[in-house]
Amino acid sequence: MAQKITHPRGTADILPSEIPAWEYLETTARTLLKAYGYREMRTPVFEEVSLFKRSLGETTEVVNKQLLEVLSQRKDAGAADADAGLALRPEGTAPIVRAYNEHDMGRNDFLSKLFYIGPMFRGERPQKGRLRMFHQIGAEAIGRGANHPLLDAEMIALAVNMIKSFGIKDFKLKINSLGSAEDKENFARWLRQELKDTIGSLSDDVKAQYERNVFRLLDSKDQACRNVINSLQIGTQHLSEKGRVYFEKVKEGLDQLGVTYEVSSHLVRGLDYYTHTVFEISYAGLGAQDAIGAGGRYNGLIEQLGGGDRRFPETIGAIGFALGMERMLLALEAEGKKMAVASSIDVFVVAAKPEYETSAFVLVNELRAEGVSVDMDFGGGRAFKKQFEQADKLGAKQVWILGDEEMKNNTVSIKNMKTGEQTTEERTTRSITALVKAFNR
RNA sequence: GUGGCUGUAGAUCAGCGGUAGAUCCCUUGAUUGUGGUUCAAGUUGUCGCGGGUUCAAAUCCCGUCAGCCACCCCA
Repeated sequence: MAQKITHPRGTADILPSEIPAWEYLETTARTLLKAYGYREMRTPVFEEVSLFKRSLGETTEVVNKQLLEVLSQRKDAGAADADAGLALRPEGTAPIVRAYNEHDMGRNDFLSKLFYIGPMFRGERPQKGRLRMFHQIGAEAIGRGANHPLLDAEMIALAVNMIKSFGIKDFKLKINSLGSAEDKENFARWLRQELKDTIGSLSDDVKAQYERNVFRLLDSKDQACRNVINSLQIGTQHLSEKGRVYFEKVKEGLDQLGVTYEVSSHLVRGLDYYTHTVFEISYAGLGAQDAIGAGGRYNGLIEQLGGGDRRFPETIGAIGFALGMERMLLALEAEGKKMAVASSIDVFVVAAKPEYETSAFVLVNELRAEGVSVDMDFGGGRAFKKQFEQADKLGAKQVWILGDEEMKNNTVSIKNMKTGEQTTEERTTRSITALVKAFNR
């Protein structure tokens, strides 16, 4: 036998038995998103590398090390630009903003409420809840009408309600505000200044973070670093008056909606584009990868990617979040929710003799025309018993039998697989329609 | 990218120097027009891959690939 080829590292086959759980997540999410006024959008799974560099930040690990590049020969074609080339999307926000700008969606819509469901790709080392190809459900609200703090509250509530509607209970919501782009810059400068003297005594990892992205130090797992950070007594002092008022309004909105949250001044997000409100929903018990959803405001990104209203570029606001679908499933599993419902068919048609197969074949298709899910054995005249086993394996609710008597009298025997009852009915178009009607009741 | 642990039938795992095992699944039969239960019999396999040590390796050693866990990163 030839060598078996296996799936690429960090990917997973989603087998038929697992599909019901995925469908459940998707349909539940779609229903809820619709209730909040969101419309689905689908963008390519790969984009220009420069899109991610400009949006996520040149120094973030996601862009630096985890981008999976495709069609890199574009570079060899003589492009001088080092960013030329395509990469599989590592997240969904940048492509949505790119498309929003490209189609000038802000021209027609005061507020664009968009959502996506699909695969994302990051070249990370696989671990529990961390794959190289994973799936996210994300929502983005973009436009001149996306600047209201109550929209932040609504977005957070949507994320929370979605997780609840999946049936996940034991999660925790943390929120924080990074302030405007300017506040954020001042805060970073202040942080670097404060840590300047102590950073030398800390670990190499911490030093690297200090250089790359100081904010990461706020939620560092390094104990020595935590001690230093805690001693700084970080609150909301880095926010401007405007930023503080905005954050208060967001919290008020959440209070009004009855959403419970914890304000954590140490909460930061890894991607550069976030400003103002940021939030994270975690589920204890998933191990190190416990964030099941996260998001925040990214007001500057639209303009940064060349979009926005030229007259009032700063008036375009944006906020969004993404939920990790595999992590949702892990959380559901941790809560003991089993969703591996074996899919079953309604009817299985059994032909007692090979010469009745064609009649069975016709009957199967007549039933399908009536909207019944039905199948038959294509084993080429396998034993009667085998066909019944097949029917049982497929979870058929009824078995329709074509045997000598039935063929002679143009009838069909119908066995209810649950009760074992069996009746013989006429086999005409009219009676079949009636039988299907009775079945559906 | 770094470190630790683990790779044995389709699945879950035992065996840990002497030539491959359990349970479930699967196949056949008891029942030649009746499944799910029961009983009987049977097949599970380059012991992840490559190399080394040894009379002898699934077992010990090295490398490699993959999985898991943590760091890192993040959904």
